[in-house]
Amino acid sequence: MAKQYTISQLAKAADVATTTLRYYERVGLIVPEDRSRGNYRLYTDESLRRLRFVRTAQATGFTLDDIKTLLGIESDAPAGCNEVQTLIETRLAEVQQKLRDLRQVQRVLATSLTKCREMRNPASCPVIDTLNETSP
Amino acid sequence: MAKQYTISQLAKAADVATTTLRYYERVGLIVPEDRSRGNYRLYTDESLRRLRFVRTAQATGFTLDDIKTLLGIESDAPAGCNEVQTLIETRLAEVQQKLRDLRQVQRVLATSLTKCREMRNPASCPVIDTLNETSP
DNA sequence: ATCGACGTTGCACTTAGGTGTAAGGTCAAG
DNA sequence: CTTGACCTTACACCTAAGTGCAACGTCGAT
Repeated sequence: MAKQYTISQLAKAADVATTTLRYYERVGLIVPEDRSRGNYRLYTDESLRRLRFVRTAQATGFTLDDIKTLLGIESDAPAGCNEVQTLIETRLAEVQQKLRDLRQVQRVLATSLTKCREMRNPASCPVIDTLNETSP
Repeated sequence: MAKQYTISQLAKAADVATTTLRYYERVGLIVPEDRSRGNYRLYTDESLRRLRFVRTAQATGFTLDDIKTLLGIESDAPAGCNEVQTLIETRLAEVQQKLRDLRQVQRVLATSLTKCREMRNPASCPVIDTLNETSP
């Protein structure tokens, strides 16, 4: 038990570049638990779990700074549940706004594309018009 | 007719910063049609139309480089309709992928939030678990 | 003629999340 | 004991879309 990982082993286990791991250490996100005699970084499974969490949270759109808060790093309180909840609420609202925006964008693009395909003479694309017709 | 705009007039007309307009000129996106005696940039309505197009296209998620292609700048062909169509198709596919991703993210966040709210003792947030349960 | 608002240039800096490089140290196998 | 794979550090650089600043020129009104 208490398996140890060198940087490249951990990198492989989570499908991340070693340079990224050094970067995460620089910004204080994942600091190796130990160092070997030869000053090699040594990580444990705890780091692996944190790392997976980081990647998932990142895929969910959280910034590394958000994730630091989620992980309770640099937070005065150990893991302030309220703070976490606020972060999620904020992020959820952002995601929902983004979804609305993208649906609108999707409509505009689809319309442009339809017009573009109807138009079989290649002089004067109707694209610019379609984009311009859509008032911000 | 043939109204002229100084940089700040154009900026105001399209609700853009003057610095942004100088930047757009630097990257070859919108170059003023003329200069005054005192070397002031002078734009026409054509620039205003281009500028509005740029902002709309940008809001649609195109990069400034894409927009240069859309506008036929730095393109060998004058306005390659095929190229434009390809660009739109690509962007539409990206948008649709992004929509799928965000819907998934929305589900995860909503689930986290529900659990977070059910949990009325503030020790041990279930957030990390929820995020971790979601395999990529 | 001088004031203030506006314009010009060039150059450096910003954010986020890394990537690249040089110069060197460590480790296991043959 | 050397070779090759791996590791270390510090530092610079990358993208995108701008922003900020210094130092200086211009314009219209008073």
